[in-house]
Amino acid sequence: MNKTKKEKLRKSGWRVGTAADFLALSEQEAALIEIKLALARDLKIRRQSRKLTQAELARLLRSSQSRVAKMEAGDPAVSLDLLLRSLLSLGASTKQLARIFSSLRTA
Amino acid sequence: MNKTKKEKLRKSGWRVGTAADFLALSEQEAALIEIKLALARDLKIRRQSRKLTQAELARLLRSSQSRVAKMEAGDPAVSLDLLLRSLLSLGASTKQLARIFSSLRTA
DNA sequence: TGACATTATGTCGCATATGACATAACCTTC
DNA sequence: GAAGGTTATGTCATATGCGACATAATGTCA
Repeated sequence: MNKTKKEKLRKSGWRVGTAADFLALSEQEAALIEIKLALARDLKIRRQSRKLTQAELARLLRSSQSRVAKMEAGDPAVSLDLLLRSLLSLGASTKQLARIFSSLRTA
Repeated sequence: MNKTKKEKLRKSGWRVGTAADFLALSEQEAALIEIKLALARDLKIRRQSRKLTQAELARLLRSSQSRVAKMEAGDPAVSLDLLLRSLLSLGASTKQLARIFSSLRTA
């Protein structure tokens, strides 16, 4: 394939690259899971240090005990949005959130 | 209400606290929006410095141009999950994400 | 051990985010 | 100001996340 044609396709959003991008996708997926798990751990620690039960925290978040359990378990069916919202509700500052991210060992 | 009764209710997840918790909720909501906007800004910068069009990035993310536009615009109907996944796909490291968080001036 | 509190797991019906598509709006460059 | 490329906005059908509830599993303490 000649260069101008390639460029044409590229601009219109077609994947002309190599297979490396696919690998990057799964790599990125792994990183995201790492992030979620780290946030989940932090959530649990924060709740416990406040001596709250999952049911109490749930009430605070206007959520349910089961969802809190799933959050802390790092359940894949829990969004980052909910995790962050919960952490913020527990008083986590953006600086503290930053530390969680920077403490991650990512590939 | 006596103390033991209060404790009983509290443990089972009822809100016995003051109105401060409600305020905390909206405060936390504002913080979350700040975070999203910061990530959105970073996404746009990253895409541009790679000289990608929205359509190209969309292809990379297996998404669509319109969604990329919405992400960069900080559209509320875009999840943190998608934003972070996109940033990671653009090569953002967890350290770099951490810097975004720590650079936020939150109340 | 038994009674009770807490947490984990599974499943609903409903709400919201998603990619896709159409098309409008905005830039450049001629 | 026309043409072509890029970005913004609106709308769908479908996928995924949500709170709620039931209940199982685990923990705690008399």
